Amino acid sequence: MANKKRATLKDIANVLNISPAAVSKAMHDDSRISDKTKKAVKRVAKELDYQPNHLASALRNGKSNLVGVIVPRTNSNFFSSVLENMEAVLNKASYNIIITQSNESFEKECKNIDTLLFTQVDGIIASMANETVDLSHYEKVKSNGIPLILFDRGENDLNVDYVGINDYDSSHVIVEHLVEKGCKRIAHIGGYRRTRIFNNRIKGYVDALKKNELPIDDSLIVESALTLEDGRLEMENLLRLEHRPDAVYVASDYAALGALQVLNEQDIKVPDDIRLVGFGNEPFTSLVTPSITSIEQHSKEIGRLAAETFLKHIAQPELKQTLNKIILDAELIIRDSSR
Amino acid sequence: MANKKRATLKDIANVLNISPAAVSKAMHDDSRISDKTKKAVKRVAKELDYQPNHLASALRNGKSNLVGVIVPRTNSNFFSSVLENMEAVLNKASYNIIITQSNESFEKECKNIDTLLFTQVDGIIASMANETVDLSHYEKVKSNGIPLILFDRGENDLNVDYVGINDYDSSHVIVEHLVEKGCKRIAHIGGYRRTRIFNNRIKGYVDALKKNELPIDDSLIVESALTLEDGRLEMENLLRLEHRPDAVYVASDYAALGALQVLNEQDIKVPDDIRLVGFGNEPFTSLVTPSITSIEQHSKEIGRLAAETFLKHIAQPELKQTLNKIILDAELIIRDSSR
DNA sequence: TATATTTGCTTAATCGATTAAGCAAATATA
DNA sequence: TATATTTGCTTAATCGATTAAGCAAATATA
Repeated sequence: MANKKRATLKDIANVLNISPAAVSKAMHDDSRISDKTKKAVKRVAKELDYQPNHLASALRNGKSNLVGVIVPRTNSNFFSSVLENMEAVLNKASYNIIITQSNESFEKECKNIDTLLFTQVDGIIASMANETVDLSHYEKVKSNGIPLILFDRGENDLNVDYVGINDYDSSHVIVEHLVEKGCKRIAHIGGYRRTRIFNNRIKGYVDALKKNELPIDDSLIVESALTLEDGRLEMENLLRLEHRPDAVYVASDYAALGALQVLNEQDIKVPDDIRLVGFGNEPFTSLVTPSITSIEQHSKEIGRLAAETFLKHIAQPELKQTLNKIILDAELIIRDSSR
Repeated sequence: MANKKRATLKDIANVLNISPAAVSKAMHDDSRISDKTKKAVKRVAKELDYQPNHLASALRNGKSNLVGVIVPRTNSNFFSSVLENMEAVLNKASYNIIITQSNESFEKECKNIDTLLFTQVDGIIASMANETVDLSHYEKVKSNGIPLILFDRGENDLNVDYVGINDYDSSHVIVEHLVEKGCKRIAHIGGYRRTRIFNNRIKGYVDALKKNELPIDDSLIVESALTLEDGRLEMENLLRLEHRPDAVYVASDYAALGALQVLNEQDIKVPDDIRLVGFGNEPFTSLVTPSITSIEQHSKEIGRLAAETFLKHIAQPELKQTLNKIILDAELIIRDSSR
């Protein structure tokens, strides 16, 4: 590999017999540089295939034009779609993104933050891992002085911007829909209460039951990590109850899929015997049999808004970080599993 | 936001009344620095919450300890798993990864490469977008002198390291399996021939048919982008044929899922009427009804090997980039759709 | 005791790009 | 014509971390 040295401003300067400072200004179209010089500089830059050294300019300017993103996993359509739209907005503003995965692990999330700070990102946009309870690593980001924006999985205690959907209301919409279909014993396979969004979904579920004058039965409310396997397990548990539910609201599509598998395996008719509702509107919800009713989380919007919030902070550095929530209305997509 | 200035080596030096050079050496446990000074430096570093400025050291050392990764999309389990294992290996060698998505777009892939080179990554590990035919942007990486490693979707013409599975053999394994089950008219919903792996799958399919003395029927071979929607479309087309196939080998699980939906909708019994085989062993293949026979691509191994190949190039910079293929044997996971 | 070696630091330069300050030549204004 | 302003560049310092070169003091060796 002919380790060709990259051309530098100095190389261009040498060719033209001017100072590197003049070259730098010419490249930035400084008004104090003559058109003749600008043209010459740009011509030579092209000839030498000059690529500015990002490290040098970032060091000098104190900003890297990189935004760090932390997601629990990239392999869900939700996060993938959020990332895609976030990137589009940031690219337009000449920022690039560095994606890291926490794999739902607290330890990994801490490492991710260290990596991103180490890389001198200009800001961090994150969705918290399932395991995360201690927030000190996020405090570190804040005290570093760079904007921190949370989406989907956030925490009020951090007092930073947050973009997400209305989880509490979503639960209401789901329960109302199931009640309308005549369900009386609605179970909830939820996430862990320590995660704010899952806590809100549980609260919304409980309040919606109360509103509809249905009894709250603790045996019908379970918490889990909401993997497909968890969905299977909890569904099996629910079916073992003396008094089975006639509907199950699962706080994640993956877990809902697990639940559906168990129901299918045990020849329990969905929606006739038990109605099923998921959360997230992952593409597979419309592909399985029966298709699963779910909540659309507006991933595109979330990505866009999170990116724009970051840009707002960059544009107005005097803006203090405070709890500023952008809450989107979720949308219930009704499919065969609850029809 | 109290834009606290980060502590620098100079700050530590000032506290201890020694030179920044001594501090730098102390932090790196240089043998020419006394234990007393080292301890003092580390104590003050901790007190001031010193974080080395990555940009400065990267600029000085000429390496960023960042590896750029390009994947078509992160939302498949295959790529997500490759990334996870790649990251684990690289992190251990104190490299961090920057993940970018091409969204299967050639244009986006070019941009990704520009971004990564701009960020001064020490190497690029990539899987090519569906659209990519022109390879000049990859040549740019090569001429930049940093290692380029391809995985899954690669090209011989680039003459760089490649890690992937044996696509040609995989097709043979699939065809053999279907023939064993008594199939005589095996269709293939493949990817575009311009992508090497898909071309190899098609070639393998054709050769395996020949080997089993089955006729090659061009109406049974179709090329597509292999999305779920493509799978639906092509399956519908195949069913409209006068002489229907008795088995379909789809070169991607997503497209296979689409095909299965159509078969289910039209009440065609799988596997009795038509046998179905996918490719990739995505988790959902075991979840749908009937479960889909598929090829396991050893994503973990691919991630690990790609990372190790990169590290090998870093360890031996004199190593020339040549076409060096690491080909893994794929594994057929037989499920209900072909049983 | 005289010289050689080792220890423990400092000095100064460097990685590239950028910018404030400054200077000479060209041009504009009085 | 004399002064003021503008133009078009250069000089030098800077962003932090690192390292080759060097120097004085401490220690080892002859």
